[in-house]
Amino acid sequence: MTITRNTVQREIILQTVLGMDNHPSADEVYAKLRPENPSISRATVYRNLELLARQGKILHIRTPRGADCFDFNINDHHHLRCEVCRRVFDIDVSDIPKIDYDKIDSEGYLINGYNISFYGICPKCQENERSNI
Amino acid sequence: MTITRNTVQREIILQTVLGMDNHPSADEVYAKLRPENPSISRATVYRNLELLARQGKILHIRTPRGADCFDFNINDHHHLRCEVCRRVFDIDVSDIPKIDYDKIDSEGYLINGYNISFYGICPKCQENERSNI
DNA sequence: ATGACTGCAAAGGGTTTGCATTGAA
DNA sequence: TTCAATGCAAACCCTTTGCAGTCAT
Repeated sequence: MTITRNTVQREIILQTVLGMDNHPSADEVYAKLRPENPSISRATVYRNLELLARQGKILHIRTPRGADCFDFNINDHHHLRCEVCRRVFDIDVSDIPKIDYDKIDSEGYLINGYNISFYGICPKCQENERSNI
Repeated sequence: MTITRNTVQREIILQTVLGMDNHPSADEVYAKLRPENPSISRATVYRNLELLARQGKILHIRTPRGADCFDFNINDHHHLRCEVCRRVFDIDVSDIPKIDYDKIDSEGYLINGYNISFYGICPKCQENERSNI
């Protein structure tokens, strides 16, 4: 691991994510801490979220379509992006077989890992669709 | 399905994708057809690739990090995005269990589908890494 | 004193959109 | 005749980067 220094900004960003339970995007983290910390820049938020994820302190969730999100829950679990509100949620899909293709070699391709991401509609947006039509 | 009209642009875009075997991004399709068809606009390429994918004539591949790609091979298969050159490749990872969570309901979440995308390093980039160090 | 880190603003990549016009049906 | 589709440019979202200055070590 490269040398890092402890900055107040980094700690504030970490604590902000730990206090949010809704898979915030970098911009949502920025918006959340901005009122009390107006001098922290958006670039610093992006840079530190990435660094904290590399350190394993938070989870960096990347899914197609929509901003990357971050999660205080670093345990292995699955996510769904709502196709209506574009937000990310934990979903409980038990017995998803764990694919053991980590670091294997497939016809010359070095596979370092994989992402599974679900898409669908969250409960709130389903409800809105029912009442708005 | 909504009403569509057959335009020459759409046919050119379709034929261009069918003639490319390298999972082109929308911009790569645009670049490919531009020399012979300089009047077709980038917006038209984006709009038609999406429409053709909705019609099931091509495959729209969405992975985290990097542009969406399109594929003439509409059979169900898996993709890997090279972390070095950012390109998308077919990979042969047999016996990936098919997850049967299509259209099921999990704690109020309507699951419409899922993406699995692998990441790693393609053969050419592995070779470059070996020789460049 | 060193260089990791910051804030700022600008640029970047990928994609979508508003609008007037065109052309397939 | 109609309205789906086009071309254009501008806007959009998300993210990264260059740079000069700052601050943890």
